[in-house]
Amino acid sequence: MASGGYVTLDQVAQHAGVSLATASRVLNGSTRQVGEKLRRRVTASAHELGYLPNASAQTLARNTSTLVGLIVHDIADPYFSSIAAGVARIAEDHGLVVVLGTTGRTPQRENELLSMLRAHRARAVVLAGSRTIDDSTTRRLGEEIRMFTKQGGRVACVSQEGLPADTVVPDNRAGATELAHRLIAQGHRRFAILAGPTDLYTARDRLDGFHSALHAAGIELAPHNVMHGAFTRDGGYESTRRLLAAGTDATCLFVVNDVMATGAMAALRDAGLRVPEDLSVAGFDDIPTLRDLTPALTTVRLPLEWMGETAARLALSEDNSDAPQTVEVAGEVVLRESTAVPTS
Amino acid sequence: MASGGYVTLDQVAQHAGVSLATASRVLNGSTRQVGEKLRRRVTASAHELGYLPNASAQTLARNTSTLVGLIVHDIADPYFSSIAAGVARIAEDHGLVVVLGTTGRTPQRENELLSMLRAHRARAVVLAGSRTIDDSTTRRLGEEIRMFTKQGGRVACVSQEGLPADTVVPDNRAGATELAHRLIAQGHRRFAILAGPTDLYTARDRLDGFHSALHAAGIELAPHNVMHGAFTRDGGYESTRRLLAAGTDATCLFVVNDVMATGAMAALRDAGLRVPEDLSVAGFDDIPTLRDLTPALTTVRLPLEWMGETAARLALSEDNSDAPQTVEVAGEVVLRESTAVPTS
DNA sequence: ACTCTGTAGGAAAGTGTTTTCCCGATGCGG
DNA sequence: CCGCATCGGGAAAACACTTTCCTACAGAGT
Repeated sequence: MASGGYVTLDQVAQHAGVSLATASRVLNGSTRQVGEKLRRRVTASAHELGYLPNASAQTLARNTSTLVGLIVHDIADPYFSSIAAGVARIAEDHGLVVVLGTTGRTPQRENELLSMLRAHRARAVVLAGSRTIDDSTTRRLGEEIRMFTKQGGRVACVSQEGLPADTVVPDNRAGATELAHRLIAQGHRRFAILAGPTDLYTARDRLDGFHSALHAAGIELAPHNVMHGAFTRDGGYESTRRLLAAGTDATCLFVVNDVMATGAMAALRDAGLRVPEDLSVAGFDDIPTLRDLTPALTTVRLPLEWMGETAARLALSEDNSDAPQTVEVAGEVVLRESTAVPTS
Repeated sequence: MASGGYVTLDQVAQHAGVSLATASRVLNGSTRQVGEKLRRRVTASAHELGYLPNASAQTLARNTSTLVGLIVHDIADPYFSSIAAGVARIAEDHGLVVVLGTTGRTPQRENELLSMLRAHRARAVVLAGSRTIDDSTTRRLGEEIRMFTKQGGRVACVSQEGLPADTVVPDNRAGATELAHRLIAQGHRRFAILAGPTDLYTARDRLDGFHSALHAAGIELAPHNVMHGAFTRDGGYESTRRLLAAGTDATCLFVVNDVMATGAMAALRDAGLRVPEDLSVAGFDDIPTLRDLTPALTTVRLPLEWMGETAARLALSEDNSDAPQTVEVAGEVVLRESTAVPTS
């Protein structure tokens, strides 16, 4: 309790009557052995004094920390919190601490957070989100990632290809294509799409996959049946309002993610339309928290928590092959009550 | 790039032709002034070399870090992720980094995480969760908290009273009481309750508040109409199954949190019962993500994100009065479609 | 002119670990 | 019985900063 409430290794060493070096060797038990007697004395003293190593000092001396970063857009979004849960689990298994950074969907903030983590000598970072088509921000982020890896850290991304890092990426295109096939098989011929932001790859890929399946089936998709909007619940609500205001003849509405689809269903309900009787609705992601919506949402299931785990594992693997690995995960179409055979 | 990819303050100082001290003073610009010329030279060199301060070294030298801890049971639970979002926002506003720890509802893990944060010299910690009636774990946690504050950190709790720390606590009892009044006013006389875990104060208080309101209104609550179970979606589902299996004459089911209520509604649906026609259902919390359930859930609204923000603000306030502050937040009853006038 | 004060800059002493040397003792084969 | 490697232990040098203390100097007051 001498200097401000801390007990240092020095004090432990003195209390045990050994040198600083010996105390250090006992209390993190690496490379070298220390005799049974002294070992006992040291552990006893450490326990008695309530010694707790100073993590910063250790990080400084070892030049490697026990921190692993996690960067998401918005932790309250269940998509990200599911991934976060997976990352947290793996980090914990490794005895590491996760540092949570939220960007609020500001690209520049990703860079700031990454350099903050670099300053902390974080061992690894999991970057969840989605790239936009803005090449310059992607390039800057890539640069930041390179600096991070240069300092001995590893980076893994979820759902963002094209960066110099390991990646776990859902096959958005194939998932959307498969979903389209199933909906066509159900009898739908006239579709509308809530396509999310125009500049987000995740949204674009899902749109493209769906669109190309329609095209292959000889189904036209009128431009006025494609609505862009924010990638959030409220974005879905608002996009739906616009779609309805403009008028649509679709029997099925594909929404590029579940969170937006939730807003869409709310908007349809508010507009007095029944799902699926008046309009079928399908989403993407299969967010666990949203599985209890009624009608239950037809969607493409992604193993979000597993994706977080996998990204964390990649980021923490010792594998030093510099070629970035990519793990592609397939989505599984889950037909539920929100889509039905069209009546008209 | 000399030693392993880092550029140190030393290198910046040499490059700028000044002393280490001067470089330090320029690059964190506190207490002392340094002349315009040198200041320019240093910043220029720092920029040119791509200098990034070593956070561990700074923490060590300053004996205070930029870390703030956040301890939750499960980040995938929307209750906690909402709180987390609030904490993250405030931490970010203060230029701090949040360290996320998840306990998986293991009390002991809270202590581990807290001491980990102590080892990192974290500035503050927000502890979200709920105390159980197990006094010994509470006492141990209190002890750990005291050690943390002794080292100059601050701790704020969400929803856990009786700890030596600032607290943001919803008035669970009053909220449940008010909810009961409203449901009674709606015409309900026979209730069932999914009461959650027996040992969790949050669950107990809500049960008690509801129960005492019934009692005051002269309404009996038969023991077989109170089901205990896990504080999760699946716990709600399973509790409901048991309730139905045992048979109930209730017209209204009060579930002590929204996440459980979600499971309850699913179980009722699976059992062919309609909400609210066959049975009204009410929850507690008003989880944002669950507001789009149908029928929309009658519940008691808690400003979760605000609670997280407030806890973070308390934990980061400079106010050094050692008397722990308590901020009590009232819940607001929100009647929605899941409860209706009973027909039988 | 001479002290006095305030200020800009640098040298060096922490900050709490880890780790590299170095040293003495012990065990062992030749 | 003597070198020789090994092994347990300690002194001290990093690690990358912050901060105290000291010095030189410029301007001001008498």
